[in-house]
Amino acid sequence: MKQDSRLSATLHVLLHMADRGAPMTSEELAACLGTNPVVIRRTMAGLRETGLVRSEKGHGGGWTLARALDTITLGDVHRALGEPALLALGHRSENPQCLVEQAVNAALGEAFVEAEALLANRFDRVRLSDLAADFSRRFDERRQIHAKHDHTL
Amino acid sequence: MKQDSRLSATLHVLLHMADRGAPMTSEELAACLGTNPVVIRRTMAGLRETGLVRSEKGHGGGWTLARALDTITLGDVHRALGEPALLALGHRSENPQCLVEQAVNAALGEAFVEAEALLANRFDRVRLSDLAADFSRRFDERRQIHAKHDHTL
DNA sequence: ATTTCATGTAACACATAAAGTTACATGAAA
DNA sequence: TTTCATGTAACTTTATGTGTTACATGAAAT
Repeated sequence: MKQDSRLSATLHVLLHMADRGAPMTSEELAACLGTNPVVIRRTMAGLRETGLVRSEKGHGGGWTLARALDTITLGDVHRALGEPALLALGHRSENPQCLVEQAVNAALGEAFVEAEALLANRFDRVRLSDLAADFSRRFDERRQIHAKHDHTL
Repeated sequence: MKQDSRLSATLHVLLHMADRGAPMTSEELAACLGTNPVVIRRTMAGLRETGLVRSEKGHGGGWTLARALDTITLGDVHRALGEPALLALGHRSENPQCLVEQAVNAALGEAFVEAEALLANRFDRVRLSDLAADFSRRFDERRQIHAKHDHTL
């Protein structure tokens, strides 16, 4: 099953935006991910509608965070992306007539619901500020090893 | 994300085989799922290699369970299918240089590992006999409602 | 005003993987 | 030797994330 990396990519982009503090263009953000600017605009569209980010056209324009890092959870971002499916496994058919399939759905469904709840729960508990803090920790760690430093990534 | 329903389909098929007690052809099994016989053979190939089922050619041939229902777990079936990915979400890249992406991977990865462990754990705990018992319960329940009965599904 | 820069969006092409289909070889029983 | 069933390759179909091109819209700089 091919995996959906939009959540991962979007978190990456949001942290870069926070780190910058000034508007970043789709082109700059695309460079962070090694992808195309249109992919950025397309993905960010949902976040803009949800009020997580703002976009400005023209000179000095680009993307900025609309809320503080500690008020945005991974769950917020996931929902803003349209709540893509968390699990790669699914039922062969919902509401089957066949009793065998009903039993299969019941057994698998229980596991699916639990796993989805676990993920949703975690996503709602982790905030972007937590990721930023982890980034800072890694940054300081690296700076201790090398003598040089460059907060631009 | 398109979901993988092979585990669901295979469990369905295995329970029908157990219910029958005699070899079932790919065509019969395909009819249970409303699909093509070749899809059945292709999917069951992994189970045969793992020793969960046997297949016989020619007259009176078909597919039979090679082990008792209470010795086969959902995990066994999942592994026999080649351990398809459980989660639809993934990292944008493994082992990234970018510290931001490392922080993202760390946060998401923790959630991913937990969810996968939960599913794997459940799969290893649930046996086909559990599903068969649930099927029987549903069957009896339906028989109480309707007066008629037909154990062929 | 005009140019430049940036987003907004449509309309494609591309990649991957599950699922479905056709065709035919292999082998076992009638 | 005919019939039935699996074994398997090769192809098509479908769905979806991803990438690309093209162009309209609008805001700031000149």
